[in-house]
Amino acid sequence: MPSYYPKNVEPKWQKFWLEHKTFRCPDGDHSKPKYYILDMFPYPSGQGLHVGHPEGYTATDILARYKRMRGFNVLHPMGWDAFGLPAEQYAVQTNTHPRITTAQNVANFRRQIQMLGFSYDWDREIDTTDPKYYRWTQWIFVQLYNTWFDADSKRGRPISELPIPADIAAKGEAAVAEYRNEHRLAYVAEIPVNWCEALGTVLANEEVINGRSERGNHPVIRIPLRQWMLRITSYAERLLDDLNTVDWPEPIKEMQRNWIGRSEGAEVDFRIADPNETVEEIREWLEERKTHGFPRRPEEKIIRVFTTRPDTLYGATYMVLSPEHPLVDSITTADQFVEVEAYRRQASAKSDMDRTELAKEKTGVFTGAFAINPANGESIPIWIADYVLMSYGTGAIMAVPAHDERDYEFAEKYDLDIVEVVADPTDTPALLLQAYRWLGEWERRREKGEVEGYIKVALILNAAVDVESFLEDREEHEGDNLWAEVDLFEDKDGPDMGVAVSFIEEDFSDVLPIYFEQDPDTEVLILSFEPDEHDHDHDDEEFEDSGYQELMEENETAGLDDDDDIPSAPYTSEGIAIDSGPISGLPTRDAKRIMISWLDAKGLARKTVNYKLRDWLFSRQRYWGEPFPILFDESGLHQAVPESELPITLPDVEDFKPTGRPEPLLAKATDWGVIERGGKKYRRELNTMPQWAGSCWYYLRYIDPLNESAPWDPAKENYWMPVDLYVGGAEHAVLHLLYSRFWHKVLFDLGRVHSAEPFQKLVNQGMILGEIEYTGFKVNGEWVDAAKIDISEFDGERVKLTESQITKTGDRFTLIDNPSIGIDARAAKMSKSYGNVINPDVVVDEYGADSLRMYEMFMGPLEATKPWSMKGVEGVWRFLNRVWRAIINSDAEEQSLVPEITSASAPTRDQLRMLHLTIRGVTEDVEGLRFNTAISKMMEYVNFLSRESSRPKEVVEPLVLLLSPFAPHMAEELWQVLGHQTTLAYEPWPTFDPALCEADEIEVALQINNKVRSKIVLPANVTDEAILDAAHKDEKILAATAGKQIVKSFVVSSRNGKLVNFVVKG
RNA sequence: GCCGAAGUGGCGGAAUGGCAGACGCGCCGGAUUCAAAAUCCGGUUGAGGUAAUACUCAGUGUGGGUUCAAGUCCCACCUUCGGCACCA
Repeated sequence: MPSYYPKNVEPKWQKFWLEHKTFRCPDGDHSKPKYYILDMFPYPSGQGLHVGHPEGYTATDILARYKRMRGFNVLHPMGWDAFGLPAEQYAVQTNTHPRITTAQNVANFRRQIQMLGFSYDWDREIDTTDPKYYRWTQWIFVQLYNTWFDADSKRGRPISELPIPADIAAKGEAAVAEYRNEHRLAYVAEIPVNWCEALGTVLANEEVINGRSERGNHPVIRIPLRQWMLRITSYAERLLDDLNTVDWPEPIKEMQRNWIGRSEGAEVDFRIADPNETVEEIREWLEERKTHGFPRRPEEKIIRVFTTRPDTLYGATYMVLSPEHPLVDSITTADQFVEVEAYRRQASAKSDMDRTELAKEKTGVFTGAFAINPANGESIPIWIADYVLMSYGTGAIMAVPAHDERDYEFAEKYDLDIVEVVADPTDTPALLLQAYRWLGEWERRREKGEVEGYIKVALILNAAVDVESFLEDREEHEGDNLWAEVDLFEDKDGPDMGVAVSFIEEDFSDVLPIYFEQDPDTEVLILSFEPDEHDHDHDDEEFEDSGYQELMEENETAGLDDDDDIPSAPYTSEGIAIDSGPISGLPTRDAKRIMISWLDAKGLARKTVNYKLRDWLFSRQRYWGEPFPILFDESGLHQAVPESELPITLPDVEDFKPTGRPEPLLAKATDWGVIERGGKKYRRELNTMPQWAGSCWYYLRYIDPLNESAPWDPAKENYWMPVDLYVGGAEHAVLHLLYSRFWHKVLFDLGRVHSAEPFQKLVNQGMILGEIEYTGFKVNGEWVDAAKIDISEFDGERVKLTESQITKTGDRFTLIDNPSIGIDARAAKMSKSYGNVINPDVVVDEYGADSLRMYEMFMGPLEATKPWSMKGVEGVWRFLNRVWRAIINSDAEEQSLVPEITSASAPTRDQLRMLHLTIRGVTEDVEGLRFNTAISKMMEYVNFLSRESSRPKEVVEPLVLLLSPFAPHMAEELWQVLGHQTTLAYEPWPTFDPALCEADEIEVALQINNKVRSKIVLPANVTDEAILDAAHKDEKILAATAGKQIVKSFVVSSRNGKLVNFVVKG
């Protein structure tokens, strides 16, 4: 076989590798450095491999092969994430056991993957549906079940170490068990699920579209069901913090951070106003709070809210409770009862989807009750609305319509008060803000008793400040007590304008310097100060001394809502607090802090951290998943089955049709579901685990896949972990990666693994799109310009066009014979329905696995999204042919080398230089995962070699080694023909000599004002002075600079060469 | 709406702040061939210019800025793609 024919070469080597176990990963030998390189294992679907799979697999395979040649022990395994919905849906339709479908699909995937020549250690293949595997998935669940999170040490600890409070212990066994259950990382809760009556089954979120089932379009409602939950929220902080310790793409980290959604803020308690309460009672409560501080759980009649903007508390003009909030019942007044109940019913009937759909218009109902704003003592109405979610924060908010989009919208609709308490610093002249800061600071100092009295200050307006707008602002604040004492004056000697503000003061000397650091446009002058008995109406002492009712009355007259200036849109950014008592004048950041400590001192608020992350709903009402190793006794109390009984294997059932009731499919296995032990009856947990379970820890099982006595051997874990490189699609950026990190951390706390993070480096491969398609649009047989229609809505005729029918006109594509008709050019996601899916089998059949591998790497950067091109595959196929022909004699009958390859003649200096440049380039690119440029460097080298009439083995064999990770079949074949008896998989990777990379002469570009005007060739070792000297003498430079002045000159050395730039004037 | 990524020839894409367009595809021309495929050689950003070589100017989504020098750094904006969904 003289010419390159992959079908002869590839199966031969695949068989060789399998038979010789070439890639078996050494287990006992821990003397060499290790490299654990992991692919996200696939779900073996019925469709078989997609060209997206081999992209990541090829990348990791190249690196695995490269690392082996660099002397590493490489762990590079593959397995199957084989539990899941599609196999079960197929079972429902055909009554084929998912085990059978799964086995078929796995066999097909394995065949396809092996046909691509990946160097996996097939002795480590795992399958999440294998009881020998899921035995340990169940085992890990038991570990989670038997662990509680100790908030003090911030780590998981055995449940046996959970301290039991005396009052619980006193209540007896059952109470203690319940207390423990409340603290386990795996716990039971009632959680709403998507129940579809018509299909008789519970649906996953992705099976529900617009509140109806994906299949059949039946209505779906939310009903509560008993579910297993995992307490991932306890680990939120560590999951967030430890992102800083791993080498992952920043966008992925960012997505995880957003998902965890840490927000700092405060919990603030609002007291529900009760007209029957006396001032004395309220005083007592305030006193109580002041002494004992903010309680862990609020008392009755207290609404606790979470806010990220405690600085806007003065602007909280109403409250909103989630419709599910437990306090709604008790606070709703008789005349609002009917309306509130109706709203709650309506809200609960809606699925999340529906809520979101209808969310365009905010709705809500007044409860009839009022609460007291703890900052200003104002009485504000309490509403319920479904835009407030019970699952986030405390299920209640203080609404600040002036500074929150949703609150604003709601307030507008229901005509609630809007009070501005944050000023936009870009809208207000700097000077005004300056004054506010002054006032705020002064207030605080005065409050602390550090200063007394009033001061009068002057703020000098620089001429650059817009005086007009400043005056306007001043006008607006005329009624504001802070500005009551402002006087304007003009500086006699200049254009400066001044403002005088009266303040309270006694000794200002220690305050002053702070402010000189500020905006250079403004200056602060002290004009005078006068101890004064000014009637200042900012007195929060008054708030504490009076009861709420008194305050309420006061506010009716002196209230804050006398400001009719309602903004047209909420200002949601940070700014400067205004009209906010002790925090007035402070920038948001400080305002938050001061507000919290102010209220904290009164026991009315506390700084808290909230996470968007919710506990992980861990049970499914499906068949094809891991059974829970849990038993319920007759009283309904749960316990884990003993480790010795694992695995709890999946029972066979008669059929896979839904139960018709919202209960798990395993209820059909009636014999299996009930067991007897010691004369007592137990029920098994009938839910199964979600697909995430098996994939949460598979990387650990690869380390020791056959171990029957433990999930893995600690010594092996210690050697191999963590994973050095993990490659997979970005679709797993959040969930899979977050869930495995969570499990890993629990295992870490329990001392089962030694690293806090499982995946040291993560790389996301990009998506591969279908071929680019050009589409023209016709209405009634007439072409229409693509720019004039909405392509996604277009329902006329779509015409697929070939490249010969189109041209580029300006910056868009048009018909070649009518440039006014724009057409659409895009690459679409591969999808079966769109019919643009590329099947790897077909590509391998036509071009071979090496070409497929090479093309996928040559397409572009690994992380990028890029369109497929069959022509591109052909391009790399032609390259492989060139390599072949450069080495193997295509004219000969027998396989033999081309006559150009000799061991007789020595390589030329030029050949060596090209070789070493190539080795350097390819090595660096492989290390940096830049496979596309690595390939182009090999192409350049092959183009060079092909032209050489003599090709000494010394410059050919390294090429074969460089190529081998990319096109391993061909490389092995060439290696053999070159006279080697063994596989090249463990040959040392070629090294380069930097000295040989250097050329004797270099070309120096000569620039004048950054334009290349000439080029000169100089010896490689030339000095900068000599270069400059030669440049000055260059004819073209002399001509171009004649009569002009060279102002400056630069000599630059870069990796690409050297250049000179003359800056010339005149 | 929010978050993230990306905009460079006809296409995929290269370019530690230093000669934009490497490498590949496509196209054009040539060689080889009875012919075709394959292969090999040359050309291929645009505009001007020349018999031709030369040469000149413009050019990395748009507008500003920093710098001797910007595809690359900074600011604002536009477009496309991906993800999220009332998160207080």
